[in-house]
Amino acid sequence: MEALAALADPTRRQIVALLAAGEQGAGELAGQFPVSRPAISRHLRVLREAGLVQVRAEGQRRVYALDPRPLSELDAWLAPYRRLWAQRLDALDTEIARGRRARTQEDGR
Amino acid sequence: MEALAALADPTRRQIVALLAAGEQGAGELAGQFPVSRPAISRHLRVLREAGLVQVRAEGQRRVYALDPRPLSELDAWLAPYRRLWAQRLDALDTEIARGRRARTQEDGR
DNA sequence: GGCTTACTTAACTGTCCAGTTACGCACGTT
DNA sequence: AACGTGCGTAACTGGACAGTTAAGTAAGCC
Repeated sequence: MEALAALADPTRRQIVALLAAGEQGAGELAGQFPVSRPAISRHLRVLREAGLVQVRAEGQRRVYALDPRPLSELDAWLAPYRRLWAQRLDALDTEIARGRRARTQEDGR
Repeated sequence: MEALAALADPTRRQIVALLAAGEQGAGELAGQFPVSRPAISRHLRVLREAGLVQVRAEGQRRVYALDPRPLSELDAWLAPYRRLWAQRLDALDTEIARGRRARTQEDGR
């Protein structure tokens, strides 16, 4: 779940979204953000360390590609909670207000 | 997507997991962690501000309950990426190595 | 070899955040 | 009214982190 920390930053989420549309070079990516290139470089490093991104050297370019596996982990983490909103979405408020117990679910930390 | 930042902390994820099994008082929660009660109080505040948790005063107790809506938002954010790992999970490495384009997806930031 | 291009790393700064102890407040009990 | 209990908030500290500019490394070109 290290991916969660990586995805907590909006810039990094945007990078992920961009890379979902296809791989890109580092400078190419940096050009689409209002921050400096080193800043993007560091973001890419965080994403890399979280396993969300893979680099490939192509000449002097560094081409970044999305690796969806941590996202799938996140999906798996989220899965057990899914039943909580799957049904009766609009009945939630009243249910919470009434304080009914759910009695399910364990960690997954 | 403010929930992502809230869930980036392991302690808070654990609190969420505990509350998924049923609501609990603040002190009750704090007792299950190695940190001080004020620390948990602050975590609960972050979760509250992220909408992940609801409080209800019951006498002098503060009973916390999970609100799954931000989790469902997170699920929705994750949804467009799902097709990336849905099929050919083992073919991913080679696909990334080959550098094939995906050509889909926008932000969601 | 010497220069440009494409990125990363280093060093520094400001801000945010989790943890602590000390204090404050409201409810309940006697 | 006085006191204990259950929490929250305040004030402070240490560490992590995003941003900057400046320096370093590696590939391509002349």
